[in-house]
Amino acid sequence: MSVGIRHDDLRRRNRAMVISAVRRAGHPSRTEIAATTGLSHSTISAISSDLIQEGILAESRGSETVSLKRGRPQVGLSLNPEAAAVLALVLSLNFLSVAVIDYAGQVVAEEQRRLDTLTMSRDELIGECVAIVRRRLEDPDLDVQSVARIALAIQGITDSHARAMLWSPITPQTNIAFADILEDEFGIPATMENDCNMMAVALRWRDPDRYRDDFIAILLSHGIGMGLVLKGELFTGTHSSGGEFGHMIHRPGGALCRCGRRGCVEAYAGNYAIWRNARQLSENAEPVADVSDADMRALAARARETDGPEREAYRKAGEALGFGLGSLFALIDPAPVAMVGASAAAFDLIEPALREAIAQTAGGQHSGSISFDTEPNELPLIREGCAMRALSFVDQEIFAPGVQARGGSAGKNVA
Amino acid sequence: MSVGIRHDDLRRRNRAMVISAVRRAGHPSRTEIAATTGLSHSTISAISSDLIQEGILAESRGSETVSLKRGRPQVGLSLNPEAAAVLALVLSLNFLSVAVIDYAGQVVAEEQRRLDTLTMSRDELIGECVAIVRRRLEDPDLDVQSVARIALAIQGITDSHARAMLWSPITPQTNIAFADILEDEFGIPATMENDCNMMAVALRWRDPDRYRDDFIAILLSHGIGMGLVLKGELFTGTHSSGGEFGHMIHRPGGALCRCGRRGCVEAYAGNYAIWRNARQLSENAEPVADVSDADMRALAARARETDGPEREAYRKAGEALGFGLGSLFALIDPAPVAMVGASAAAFDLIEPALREAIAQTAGGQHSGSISFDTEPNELPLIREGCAMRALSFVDQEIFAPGVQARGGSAGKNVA
DNA sequence: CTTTATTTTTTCGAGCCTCGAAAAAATACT
DNA sequence: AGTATTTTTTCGAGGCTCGAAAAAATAAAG
Repeated sequence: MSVGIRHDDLRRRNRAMVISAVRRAGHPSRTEIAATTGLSHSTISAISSDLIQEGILAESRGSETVSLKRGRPQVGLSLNPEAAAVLALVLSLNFLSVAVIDYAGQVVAEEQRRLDTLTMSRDELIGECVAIVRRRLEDPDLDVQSVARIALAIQGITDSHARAMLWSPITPQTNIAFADILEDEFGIPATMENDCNMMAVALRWRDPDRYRDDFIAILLSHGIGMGLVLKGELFTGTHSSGGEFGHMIHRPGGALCRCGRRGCVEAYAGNYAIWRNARQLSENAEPVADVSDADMRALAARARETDGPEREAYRKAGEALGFGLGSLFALIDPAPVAMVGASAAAFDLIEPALREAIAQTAGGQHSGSISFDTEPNELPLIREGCAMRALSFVDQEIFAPGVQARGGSAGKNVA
Repeated sequence: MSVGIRHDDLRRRNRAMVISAVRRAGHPSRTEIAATTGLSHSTISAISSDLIQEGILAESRGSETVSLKRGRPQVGLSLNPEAAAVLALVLSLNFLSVAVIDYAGQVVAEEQRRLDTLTMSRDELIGECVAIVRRRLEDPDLDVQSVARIALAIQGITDSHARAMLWSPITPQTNIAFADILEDEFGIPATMENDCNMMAVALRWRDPDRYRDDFIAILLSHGIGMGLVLKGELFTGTHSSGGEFGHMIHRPGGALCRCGRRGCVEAYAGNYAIWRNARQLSENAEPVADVSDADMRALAARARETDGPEREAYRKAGEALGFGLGSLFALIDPAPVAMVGASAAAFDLIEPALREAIAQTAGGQHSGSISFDTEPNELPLIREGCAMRALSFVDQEIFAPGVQARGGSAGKNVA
């Protein structure tokens, strides 16, 4: 049950609102903030004066303030980069990357490592993550005290409290409470995020005009993932990160999926599935562990060239994605879609069958008007999403304390 | 973008919170309200004193206050039944019903009418709705001034702003802005709701222990509908009421659905589909307009008796529902399910195949632990949901004004 | 170069709201 | 009849936002 609003919550919330207005707008003046938040000028003045004194905001006077209007010029407020820092970790197949981001959102340091995630033990996997964080924290250029948050994104299913990885295709290990492990190790609040959810968060920051309240980010990669924003909030399952679009059932009892079940969308549209179909292997053939990007590019090239099994494989992928999206649209109505990942570069091969399939579904009423965007590079997107999510936590918790406790559900407030 | 909190919003929100605490608890004392809302005793005292003076709450002293404890006895607060009244309209196949409900939630009058919705013209349909409301409002026992809300539920798709019916299986008419029509006619705020959503709302009020933050209500009837509550809020689509579970795709290109498409869940699990399969008709056979409840009961009886086409028809229905739920669970994770409607009485025939199918899907990991409840009578549930939704609007808007404007999105705040 | 107009930001008092502590009220126990 | 206990109200303190007015800072006009 929702709890009453105390008197002191008021200031906290309005402080958080001012901070988020500055983060969104870049260099808004106090007057602009008053307009977007609906609060009075006096309130904004009081709050921003506090925030400046606390070193959270800074006046960015001069600079490009070419005031053409007459009257007292506006003085822009900006985030003080030194107010805090966050770490964005991304763990994907055979790859671990970390970035240190200042409070204004600029990357100040980064590091990447190749691993063999599929064969690593539980302890090795945890050890690598802890080690890479430790190395960044030991960087003499970094004020350790200022590091206020760590966000770790992983390909796979996480719990809805953003504490643990439950299952992931990149490792046989399950149920690793990465967030708790990192918190215990470094004493810095941490969250465990799903990679596709972070893609969605990043898209929202990158292009708020296109990706605002309702949109879908689909990762076309070895597996199929999805990040979903509905009514302005990141969608998650009741217990896990949810949104396992790739494991909706396309054909009951159909092709063998990497997850061991049959007929999932991914069993037709994941890289391994396209590969399997292009090679004309049986639908029951064991999914291969990895297909290189180069191999997939070659496959796509051949599909574009001749009408052979490669083209048919992409057609089947499109069909599976189309019927899957159709079922999804039956539930949530159509929304803009971003296709992310290496195979998004082959979306030209996928789109015709996808649209044809979608037209046969409940979501197909407006199938013509559904727009697809492609973005072949998922990694920067995931990292950016992680960073923004961690920063939003800092905004809300550290600098406007008491609104939420530690951790925070993965569901509320798209970072 | 979310707007700042004004100083006067505080009182409004806390007033609304007190009212909703009373509605939920029945006869809570001021002390109990303070405990559940987290507000101080003095605040609750002040707010409830206001509300009593305004005739919204009343002290229900004496009655069954058998105080066993010593000390000053608690004095229970209750809703003043005369504070307001609402109308709950339910429009379903060939049937229109209305109930007048007082502010405390008691039905004070009702009326029902048989119609021939499938053949009625647009104006006739609207006319019947307006007429039945007018008759209730002209009832001399009713104080017209006190009627604060009308909620109309319909089987079919409504828009996400709760203004209009977009499409419905009970009539060939489309896009009727019932909410606006009723508001214009009577000058009373009205909303247009989806029937299955109202079922979910009602379940939440009836059994908050079982149906709290996440659950699914599925209507097994001529068609298949769903009401979904996620994270304590009624789930709706981005543009429409959404949640069209019945039109998720079970088998691409499969059986002919009433909606004209192929392979929808409903095309296997709706009454007409069970009927069609039991008669061993082609999957392409045109769906019949209606199957009587008696005929369905006879079908179920035969299915229980002998292992013939009737039993197979129910098996197919279970399979379709199972794979559909499996896909849904891939997105939202498993949650308690209530099976509502006449065919819920035949759930014993459906369940085995349903569980078998679900076990083959991503949601199947915990398939054993997913619990199904059945409730054969949907109509009282829909009416109750409508009533509670309308009353909640009154709570929030009329008696705690300014929090939201008129209408209200269908998505927020499960009534 | 001074004055005026314009726009942004700060200051200040008024009005609410919630809270904690103490008082008042109402009952059971001794 | 007095005491203990629990609920409810009262009252002053402290905070917050708001509107109006003042102050600040600049462009345009004379």
